[in-house]
Amino acid sequence: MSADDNSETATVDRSDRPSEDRPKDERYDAQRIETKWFERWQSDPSLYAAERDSKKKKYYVLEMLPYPSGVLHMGHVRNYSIGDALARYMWMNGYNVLHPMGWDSFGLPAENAAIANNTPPRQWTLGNIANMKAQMKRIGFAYDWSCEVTTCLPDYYRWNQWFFLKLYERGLAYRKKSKVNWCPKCATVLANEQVVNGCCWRHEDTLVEQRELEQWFLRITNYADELLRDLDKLGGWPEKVRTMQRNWIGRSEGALVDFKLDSGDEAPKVKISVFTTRIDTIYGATSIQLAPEHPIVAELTSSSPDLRAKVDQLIAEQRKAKEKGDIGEIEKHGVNTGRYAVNPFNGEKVPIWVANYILMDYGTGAIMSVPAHDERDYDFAKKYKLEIRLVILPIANDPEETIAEPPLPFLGHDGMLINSGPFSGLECDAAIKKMSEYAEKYRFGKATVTYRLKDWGISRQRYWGTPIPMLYCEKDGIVPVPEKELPVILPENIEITLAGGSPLGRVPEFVNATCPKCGGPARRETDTMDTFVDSSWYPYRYTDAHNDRAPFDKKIVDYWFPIDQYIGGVEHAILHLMYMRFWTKFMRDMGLVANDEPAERLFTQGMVIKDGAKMSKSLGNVVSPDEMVARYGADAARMYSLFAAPPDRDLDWQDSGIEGIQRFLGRVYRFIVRNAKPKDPAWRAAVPADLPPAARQIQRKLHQTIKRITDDFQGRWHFNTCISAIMELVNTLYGAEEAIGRGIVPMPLLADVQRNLVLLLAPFSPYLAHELWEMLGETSTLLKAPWPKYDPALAKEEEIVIPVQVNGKLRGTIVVAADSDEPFVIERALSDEKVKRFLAGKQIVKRIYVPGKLVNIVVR
RNA sequence: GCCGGGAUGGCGAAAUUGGCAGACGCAGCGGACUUAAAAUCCGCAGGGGCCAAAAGCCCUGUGGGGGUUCGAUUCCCCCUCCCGGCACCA
Repeated sequence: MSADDNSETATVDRSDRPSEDRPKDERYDAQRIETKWFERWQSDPSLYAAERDSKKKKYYVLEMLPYPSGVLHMGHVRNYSIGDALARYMWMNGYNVLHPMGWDSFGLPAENAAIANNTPPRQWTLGNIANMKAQMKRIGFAYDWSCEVTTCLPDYYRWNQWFFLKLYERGLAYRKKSKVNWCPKCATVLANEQVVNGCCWRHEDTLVEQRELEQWFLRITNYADELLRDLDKLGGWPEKVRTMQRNWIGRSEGALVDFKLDSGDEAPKVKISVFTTRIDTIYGATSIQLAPEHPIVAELTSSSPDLRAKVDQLIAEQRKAKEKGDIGEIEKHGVNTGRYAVNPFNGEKVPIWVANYILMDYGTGAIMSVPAHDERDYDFAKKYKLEIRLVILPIANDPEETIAEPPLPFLGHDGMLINSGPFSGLECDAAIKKMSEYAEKYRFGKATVTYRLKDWGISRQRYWGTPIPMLYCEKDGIVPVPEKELPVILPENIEITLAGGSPLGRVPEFVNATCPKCGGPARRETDTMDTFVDSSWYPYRYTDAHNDRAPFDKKIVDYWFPIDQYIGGVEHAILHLMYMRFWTKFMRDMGLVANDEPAERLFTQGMVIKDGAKMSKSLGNVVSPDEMVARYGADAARMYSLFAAPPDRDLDWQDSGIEGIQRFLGRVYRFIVRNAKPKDPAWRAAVPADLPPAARQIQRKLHQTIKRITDDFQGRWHFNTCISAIMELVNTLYGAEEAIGRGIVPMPLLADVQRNLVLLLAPFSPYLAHELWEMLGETSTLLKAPWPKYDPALAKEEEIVIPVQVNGKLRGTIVVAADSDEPFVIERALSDEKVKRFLAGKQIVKRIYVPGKLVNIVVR
């Protein structure tokens, strides 16, 4: 859409139009309208600014900030159209709205682009931001740009560093060895995404290796219990997200039990700690299974190269399965070490195996194998012909029917212990309690809780990220960078190449530093932070984006938080949202914020699909928002993205669909062009109470529409049906045009319905709504014009009330819609009981069944 | 594999509480307007059958199989396929 296009169409219009008969142009010209309002809005940067020190009720609506990949895609348009509609609705309801936008601008793609185009990551990133920001403005999203946040700039990331120091001070940041993907040809670390079928994405013939590196971790597991518990507070979050988070945290109660390594005559010293959720089955343990990477395995295999080789094979199998993501489906393999461990409950020696299905990063990396009562142990025992010993008998409802030989494995808790020494005869849950206490008393175990959740590894061996503010001094070891020296600036204009190692490691001015403790030479940490750190606290920064003394001011944050509505893709349901929740809790414990949770309500929208597949360059099915805006207008593009599917579902993009929306906007435009008569003396008069049927019908439809849309904004957010409802209203108006032409519809009602129609349209189609608002002679700002009020009396259908008799007795009244079938007496049709049920429980029953006939009724 | 979600006309979808399945829109067909086309306006339309056609009527239909119910797209059980997440894409 260039200026040339606009002037051209305008010229055609002028020559086309007999100016006498049709003083107004009836053609809906989206480009003309949108250019006009775009320019007006541009000239007032404070238009969408949140008020400071406002007496109004606050409303913080936030969409997940985008990664500046280059251009907006339709997923963005959809996400921001949802948020924008809500923000505009809240403005119209008199709230002080905070509606910010920013850029999650650190990350891998900038480095890949740097390698591909030889462009510095900063330049590439900032260029993309400028481009995408211009696109957002053109679409007309109502953001308060005065609090824009760009995470790759030092005024933001210095606070990442500050938070890291605070985490470190509190023991919540620590170093440990952890594995990374390593491509020997690139001589660099690869992201999971860069590993394809176990090989490097740049070198398809090169197997990716696993290397152990010292890395920084954040103790999110310290908050595991609270993160789990507080999910119950998040009533405004989708149930599915809460379920996923609950499962991700994966709390399980169980017990740790130490099996001593049997090492011949000497008193055994080495202990193998196993985690089990079923200590009650321990008398059925017939082997110990270790993860192949369990530290003790090295010792057990030290004397046998043959055994070592077999274990290495298991490691390889496990890694391959993990990469493929089907670790649960792995074909179970194991190897007997020939050594034994002692079951502390009965002193029995059980063989120690190493198995490829045991994971080092869950529990203790060691399990006791109870084939009779665990599915995986059962499969494994069958395969390797290990003993299967029954120690739980199911308890049947009828004691006579107790099954002596249940089908194996028997997994239920509804059982009774047998062959379990002094614990025989106990029921499972009682036994779990007793046996845990017993283990604790004799100091070989205890009841414990484990989580599936792992600590958060934030080290990235990459350039384009926040430098971790740590120093390594030969004398003083690990030394944090003093707070006053922040930010540790990421050096710019450095060469990003494929050649090995971390790019920062090759910048001596960066690496070489001075130890703040001893003043001697120190080496700077060259790893950068996971970009999820950036996005874990950005909503707080929006509220006080230019603060250079603190990440934000507590008073300001306390006013705006929690976020009233957070909106983003369902793909972030676990990681990002978990990290953000963790960060909030950590900041609360620091006294920086008052809220326990970041967001009151969450909405997860579905993906935008084209031709049944995710939009991607390789499939060539990418729809460009710019092209849509140029062809159909921004209003049509955003409205279609809301109309084509309910926002929480995936959306299948069809170009022809957007044409329909454009047509609809034209219908609205033309109706108002023809019927706006603000100069008419009756235009602003009160709507008469007594209306002819044709007018009454319009009024009823209007109020029904207001109700539907208002209700949806309150909860369900099915904007697709909201837009359908507006279409129905417009169809009703077109159907009544003859009556309007004959003056049957009084002018005050005609004015009222047009004003309300424009107000209803404002959240979805702001450009057109503003144009029409002006056309209706309104001088107030549409952005903050009051949202239409629903009048139930005016929405009500005409009804006939009739008594309900059942078996001759009056049971209540039914109200039948006047336009439905004739009234119906239920007497002979339904049983007394049925009618009673209908009348008792529910207020409204739309239809009830009677043999051979369905009637519409409303029970009062 | 595990966790979460989904499947309804030719297509996107609707049915808010278990009550007339397919609102609204796209594509299609027919009509009006036009010299014509575009645009616009009006109408028809799940599938099948009875019928030359229409009106009307009948059968059938919400991924597949089973169940609960007077009644199921909706609730329960089992299955198939598709999508998201699985901790270094963001």
